Amino acid sequence: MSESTDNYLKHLFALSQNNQAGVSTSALAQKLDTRAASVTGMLKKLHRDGLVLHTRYKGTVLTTRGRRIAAAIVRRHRIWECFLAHHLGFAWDKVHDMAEKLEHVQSEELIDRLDQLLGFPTVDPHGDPIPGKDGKLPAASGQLALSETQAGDRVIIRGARSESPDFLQHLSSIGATPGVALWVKQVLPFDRSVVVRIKNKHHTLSAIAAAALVVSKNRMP
Amino acid sequence: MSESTDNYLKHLFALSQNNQAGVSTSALAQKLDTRAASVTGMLKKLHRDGLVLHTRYKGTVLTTRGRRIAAAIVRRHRIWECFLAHHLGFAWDKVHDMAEKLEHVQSEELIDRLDQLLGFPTVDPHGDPIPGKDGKLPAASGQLALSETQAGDRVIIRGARSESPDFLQHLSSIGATPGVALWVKQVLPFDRSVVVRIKNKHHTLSAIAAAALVVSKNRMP
DNA sequence: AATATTTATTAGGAATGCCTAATTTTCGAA
DNA sequence: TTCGAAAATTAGGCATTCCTAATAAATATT
Repeated sequence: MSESTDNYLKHLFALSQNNQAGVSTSALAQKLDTRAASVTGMLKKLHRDGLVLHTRYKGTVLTTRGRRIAAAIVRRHRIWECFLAHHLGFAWDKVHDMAEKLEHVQSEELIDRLDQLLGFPTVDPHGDPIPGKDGKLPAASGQLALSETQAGDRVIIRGARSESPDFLQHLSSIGATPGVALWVKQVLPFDRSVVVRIKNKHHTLSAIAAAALVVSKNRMP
Repeated sequence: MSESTDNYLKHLFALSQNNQAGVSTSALAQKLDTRAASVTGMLKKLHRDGLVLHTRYKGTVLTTRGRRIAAAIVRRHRIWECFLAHHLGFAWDKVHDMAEKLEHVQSEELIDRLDQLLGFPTVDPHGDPIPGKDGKLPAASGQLALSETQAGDRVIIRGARSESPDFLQHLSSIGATPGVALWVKQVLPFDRSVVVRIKNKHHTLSAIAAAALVVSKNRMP
């Protein structure tokens, strides 16, 4: 397992949180800061090795084994972030890059002891949940519905508590897709509609829509 | 700078401590667990990059720049070993392999903060000295003459305080070469001769010889 | 000194993981 | 539904870093 493989799995894991469907080659290429052609090549290898299921021109999903490994990487990353912030006093915006390197050190016992030293944290310094040893994410504590936010909040869209194509399509049309930042400008008192700003444009979401839009106040790993 | 380069420099640094002359390709290959042919190739690259001086069929020495980088790697390695042992409670024989990975994480600030957290240690859990930020090794505190040891000690041969070919050749003939382990079985009271065991064979060294044989109670990085 | 042995080097090749350019597939819009 | 743009893939290369086999240089032995 190379560091490259680690990074592919890690980003696939993150992108899978939002996309229920397979992850697109270009989305992955963007996250990894490589070219789509390189990604295609690597996905073939990961498929061959049983870490992902990749269908030509369709998309990629992690296998159970791939997801287990990815979760372990994210766990390492976030535990290291905790250590860097809590024990070495680094600012939260500095810890990511260092954890990016440290996460590749493979030693279960090392992470377990760090975990213990830190008092078994469940979220990293950004508030993102730390996967357990079993690979399960603790109930995403950072996530909440848009309807639970207040004017002035700046949140990241995580997903939607609805499968309705109409709803999802509407969200899409206003640019409200997972990963996108959103500012809560106003919550109208009379019907609890929420006025938000997405990429410099304002939109109004009904209370019903706001209740179905899942956001978080944190950024992803 | 790749991890491979790091490892070449680190081992060249360690081998240079004993060998005043250049390091041989085969010695380096053995330490790195690769083939001599691969080492030759890499040495060419390191030479091209100004990190070593390599003379065909003769040997290799680090340049000032190469030595500075190597010292930084050893510093990282040993500071991580301290952390693993003191803060995470790992046994001294477990820390090496983990530090082997952690040493490649390049962040001066990370190491400095760890150094501070540890109280600026000068030796690692094996007693080996930690290079300072300037790349200088503190006076190798772990080293002593064989004549200063006691029956029962288990030490590693580090070198000899003599250039006498006869002496060095004799040491060589009994297998007493740098890096080799040696057990002190007895110190004869009447003439202070030292009876040692090397690789299951017993040998007796005169007090004069024992005073010239430098050993340490630690092992190298 | 001539030969045998050890040590080091060159030659040629494989796996990773990235790139650009060209091609194929998919999908949305006219 | 056909056409053009976007997305994905293949083809062909390049740099690392390792390998084995063959050769060359240095050292040891007789």
